[in-house]
Amino acid sequence: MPTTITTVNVNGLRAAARKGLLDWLDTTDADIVCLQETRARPEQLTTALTRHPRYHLLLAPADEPGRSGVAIYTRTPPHTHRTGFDTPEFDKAGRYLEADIGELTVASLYLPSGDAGTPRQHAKHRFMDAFLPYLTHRAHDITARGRHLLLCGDLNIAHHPADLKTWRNNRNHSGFLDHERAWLTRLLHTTGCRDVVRTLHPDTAGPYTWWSYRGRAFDNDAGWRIDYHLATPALARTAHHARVERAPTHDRRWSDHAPVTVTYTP
Amino acid sequence: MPTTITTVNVNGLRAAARKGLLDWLDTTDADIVCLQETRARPEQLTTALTRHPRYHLLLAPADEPGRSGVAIYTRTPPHTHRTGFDTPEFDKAGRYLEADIGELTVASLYLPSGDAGTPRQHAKHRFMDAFLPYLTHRAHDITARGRHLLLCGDLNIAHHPADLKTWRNNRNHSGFLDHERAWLTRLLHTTGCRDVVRTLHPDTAGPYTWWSYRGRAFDNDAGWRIDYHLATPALARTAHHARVERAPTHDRRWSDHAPVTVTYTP
DNA sequence: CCTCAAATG
DNA sequence: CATTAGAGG
Repeated sequence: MPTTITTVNVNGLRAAARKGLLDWLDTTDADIVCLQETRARPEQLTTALTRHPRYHLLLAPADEPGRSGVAIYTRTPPHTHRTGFDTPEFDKAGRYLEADIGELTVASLYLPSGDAGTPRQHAKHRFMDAFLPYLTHRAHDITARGRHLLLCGDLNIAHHPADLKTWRNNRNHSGFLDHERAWLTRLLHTTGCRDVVRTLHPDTAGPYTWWSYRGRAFDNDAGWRIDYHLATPALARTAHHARVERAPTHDRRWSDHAPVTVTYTP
Repeated sequence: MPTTITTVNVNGLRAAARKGLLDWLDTTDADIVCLQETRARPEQLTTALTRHPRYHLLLAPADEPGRSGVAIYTRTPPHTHRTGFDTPEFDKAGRYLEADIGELTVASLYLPSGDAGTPRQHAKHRFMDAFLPYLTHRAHDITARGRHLLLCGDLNIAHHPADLKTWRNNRNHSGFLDHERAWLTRLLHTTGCRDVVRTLHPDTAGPYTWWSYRGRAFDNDAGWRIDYHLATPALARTAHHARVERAPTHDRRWSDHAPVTVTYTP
């Protein structure tokens, strides 16, 4: 039975709900939806979001109010779920949530995005340094048990020149720095995961998943592909269709990111 | 020749402009409009506001960004204008602006509104203590020169029970405290000024000029009369019509306060 | 150009 | 229930 999985950074779950996310959620065929940047505590959410008729909601909010936060909507209730990745500094940062659903462990990740040269960049590096060995171990453990791992989320990194419109302008910008790109290469290498959308679309520019709200970035399709499905190999091989919904609901955007949906048939 | 003068607290000049203040300004017959709570530095205002085709704009912004600020729109360019009232603590607070226009000195005042028991209340008292003798001297000086003084603005004080809907509930609330009401009584006494709208409407409840955005205050007309025209006696005697525009532009509110307009024939 | 929080009203 | 600046993106 095919499983359709979406990842999307909502840039504020409450704002997105006001602008059309709920309409999208009512009509999508996704079995699982990974969300990033929910930016809300559970008690701030309406029941339309927390008690959705079709979906069970898992939340990993940040301790810091109004910041970060990841979540997973799943039609099949999960066996278990875990927040954080055994790194106290980040366990309550609202940046990582894992759920075991059938044969699958699906994770929603929101990687920090501190600009180069700012204080937040150091935390970002610590996050990356701690996350890579965690996921490496996790991927091997999960595959050894005959299960699949799917890491969905906003990595805030475009991997290759094809993953952003104007890569020449962005070699010194956070999101396309050499060391960030190298980290992602290494993550794929040590975990064995595949970049599912790029595998299905090897020769496409993009497909971009984020367009700055500034200027005319969206109209000019000056986007970045920074939202990923990273799957362990056996799962990646079952991916047979991927789509990015530039304007998810009746041509209306409710986030600066677009939902990235892949259908798997494990 | 009659002179029509409006006072209105705009609760953010930029927000009010977005919501309809400019449409109202295009169609009003006011010769002079006193504004309070402009909450903007001059360079943050569009030219639609600063270079209005019918009005000259005088601004007294606060040093603190986004706070207070008073202004005067006048069709006749003023001879001179002054900000503050010779009290260094408040001269750059964006709370007082005077303009000399013909026979008239018109002032736009935004009195502080700190709640009882908060630190801001002390500054409010210092303001009231400094302002009363200033205005007293000013009123006598101006009338001695055969000119008129009109003090327009948001006093954040309802003078008498008829000046708010539910006065019994508000005896301990800032805006209807005994000492605030007594201050206003004393101000009228020492300056000789008249409360023009109350003089024209001695037996009306209100007319209210402010309704909280909270709850259903506007729909229930649970308002306060806290925006005033206070005029020296000779001018007050020429006032022959007063109106409060509950919803100034096509039933659309662009502030929690309403414009208070009086026509004088000095 | 967005989101959200906090201060202020 | 509004406004604003400021942090963060």
